[in-house]
Amino acid sequence: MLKTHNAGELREDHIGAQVTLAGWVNRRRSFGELIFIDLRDRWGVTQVVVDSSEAPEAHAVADSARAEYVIQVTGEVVARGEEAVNPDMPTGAIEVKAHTITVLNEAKNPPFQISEGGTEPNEETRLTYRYLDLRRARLQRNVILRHETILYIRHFLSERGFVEIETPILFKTTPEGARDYLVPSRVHPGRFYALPQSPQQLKQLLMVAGYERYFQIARCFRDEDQRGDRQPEFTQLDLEMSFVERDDVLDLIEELMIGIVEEVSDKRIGQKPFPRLAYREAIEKYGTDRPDLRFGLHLVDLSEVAVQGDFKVFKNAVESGGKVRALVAPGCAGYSRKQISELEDIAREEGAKGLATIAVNEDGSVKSSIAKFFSEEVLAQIVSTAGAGPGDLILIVADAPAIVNEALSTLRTEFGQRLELIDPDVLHFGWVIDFPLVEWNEEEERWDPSHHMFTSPKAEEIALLDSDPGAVHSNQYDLVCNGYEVAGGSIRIHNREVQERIFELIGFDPAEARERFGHILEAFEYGAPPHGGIAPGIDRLVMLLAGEPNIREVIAFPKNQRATDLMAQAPSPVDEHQLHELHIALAVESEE
RNA sequence: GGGGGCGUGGUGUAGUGGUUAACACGCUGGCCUGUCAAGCCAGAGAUCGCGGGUUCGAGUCCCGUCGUCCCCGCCA
Repeated sequence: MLKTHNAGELREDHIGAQVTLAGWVNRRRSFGELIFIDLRDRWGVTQVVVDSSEAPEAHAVADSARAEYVIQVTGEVVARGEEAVNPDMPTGAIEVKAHTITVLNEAKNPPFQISEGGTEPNEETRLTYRYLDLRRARLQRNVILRHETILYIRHFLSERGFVEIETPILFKTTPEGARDYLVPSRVHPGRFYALPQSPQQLKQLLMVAGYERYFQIARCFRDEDQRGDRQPEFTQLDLEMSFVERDDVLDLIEELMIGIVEEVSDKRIGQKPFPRLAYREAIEKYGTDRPDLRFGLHLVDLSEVAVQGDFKVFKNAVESGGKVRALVAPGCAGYSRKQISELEDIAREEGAKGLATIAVNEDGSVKSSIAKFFSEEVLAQIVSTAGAGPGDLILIVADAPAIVNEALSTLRTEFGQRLELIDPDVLHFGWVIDFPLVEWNEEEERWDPSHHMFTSPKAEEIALLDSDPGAVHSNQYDLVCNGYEVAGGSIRIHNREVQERIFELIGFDPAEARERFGHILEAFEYGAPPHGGIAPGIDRLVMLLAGEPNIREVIAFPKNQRATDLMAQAPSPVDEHQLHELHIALAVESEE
C-alpha cells in the first residue's frame, strides 16, 4: 500500500506516529516558507504542514503542488497548537508534519472545483466530467449511501431465507408495457433479444421452480422519455415469495424500509406502521394514487351542494358525470387577484378549464367571483362542507373526475410547499391497496391491466370478470413515499385458467398468448405455488434517503434527458462491419 | 411528438438597443511561518452556443437551429 492510514482516521491517539498518507490536494494554503495542504481521500481530509526550514525538499514539492495533484506524504502526526485546532474537522486536533512529499500524478486545473465552496457547475458540465463530479463530496456521499442501502437489503433478506438469483439481461420482447431496448442477434439473422423491463416472468418461474424466496438487485431497461425520476436503465430490488398473502409482503417490506431509513440514512419515518389507503380513498383524499402524506390538505367533494345554485359550470360538470371538488388553503383568503390567477394557471396546465375560489373573510363573510350564483345559505353550506374557516381560501375545480383530481392534486402539492407544511427530513411512507384490476382504455377501446397482466384479481370478485371487469379489484399494492411511487407489487396469478382469462380480457387472442407466454402458461401446469412479490425502485429510494431532487444524483454514471451519456458520448455510430455481421441495414443516413 | 426555462472568460452570474461586456470564485505571478473558504498586491483569461434577419448600431429585438434542464404525452 502507498499509505499507512487514510485521511479521515487520524486523531490525538496517533500523535507521535510516523504515517504515510496518499490522496488528492484538496486545498493548498501557502505562507511562503510555511505551506498547508489539505490532503483528501475517500475517508476524509487531513491537514499536512510543511516547513521550509525543517524539510526543504518537501517544501519545494508542496510549493509546486496544485489542486487535485495526487500526492503521497510521509511525516509525523503532531498535535495542533491550541488556537490552531479546527473543531469543524474530524481530524482537526492533529496535523501531519511532512518530511517527504511525492507527487504521484499531476492534475490539470479541473473545469470545476472539487473541494467544497466552489460555484455549482451546471449539469451538462458535471455529466461531461462525471469522474470529477463523482470525486466531490455530494456524489461520494450518495454513492456510498447507495452501497450501504443495498448492503442492508442483502443482509436483511439473506437472514430471512431469501436467495439472490441473477436473471438474463438478454431476454425476450414483451407485447405490453414500455418500449423495449432491442439487441440484434448475430446468430439468428433478423431476430432480437430484448433487455428486460423487469425480471417479472423469470421471478415467477423461480417460484414455480421452488425457491420460495427470491430477490435480486436487478437492472431494468425501458426505452421511454426521461424524467427526473426516470432513467432508461434503472435498478429495482426485485423480490418474490411463495405461499404468502398480501400482508406478508407488506409487513416484510415495511420492516425493511424502516430498517434502511433508521440504520442507513439521517431521515425520520413519518408514521409507523405505514398507513394503508385504498386506491379509491387515495384518489378521494389526495387526487392521486401516489400522495405526499407528509401533510394533510385533503380534497373535499362539493358535488352535491355545488349544484344547488345557478352556476352552469358546476351543474354541467356534475350532469355529465363529473365532479365538483375543492381544496382549502388555510390562511390564504388574502390572496390577490394575481396570486389567484397563478393558481388558475396551474389548474389549467393540468387540464382544468378554470378555477373557482371562495375567500372566507375573518368576519365569516365570503368574497368570491361565483358568489352571485348562490344563495347565502348555499354559499355557507359550501364553506362548511369544504371545512373552511375564517381566513381560508377554497379552490374549486369542476370537470371530469380525472381532471379535477389531477388539478387539485397539483395544487395541493403547491400549497404543501408554499405553506411550508413539508418537513424535508421526514420520509412518510404509505401503502396504497385495493387497486382496480383493469382500466378502460378509451383510445384502444379495451381493458388494460392497471398494474400488469400477472396480477391476480381478488378471489371473491373473480365472478365479476365477465359481467363487470371494471368493478374487479386486484391484489396489487404500491408503496408510496413523499409523492413518489417507490415500490409496486402484487399477489400473482398461479393458475393457467385464470391467467388465460386475464389475457383474453385485455385483448390477447389465445394463439398470441401462447406465442408470447407459452412458457409461463405451461409452467403454471406443473405445480405453481401461490406467490407474490414486489419491486422497490432503488434509485428513487436512495434519492429520497439522500434528500436529492432527482435520481441522476444517486447513479454513478447516469444518462441525460435525451438518454445520452455525455461523458462517453453514447450512443455512438458503429462500423459498417459490425452492422453487416448483425444483418442490419440502417434506414437513416449515418452521421459520419 | 408537444409546451416552457436557460445558454455571456475555466465555473457561477450581472448586463434597461448605444463608449473598452461587469462581478464573484477559480487560475498565473509576487509578498507573507499558523492557516483551514487564509490574507494582501499584480496579471491573464470572452469571437456573449451557432446561422440568418431588423436597425445607423444587437449580448440585448425577431426567425431558425443546436445543446441542456423541467413538464405533458409516454413509462403494463
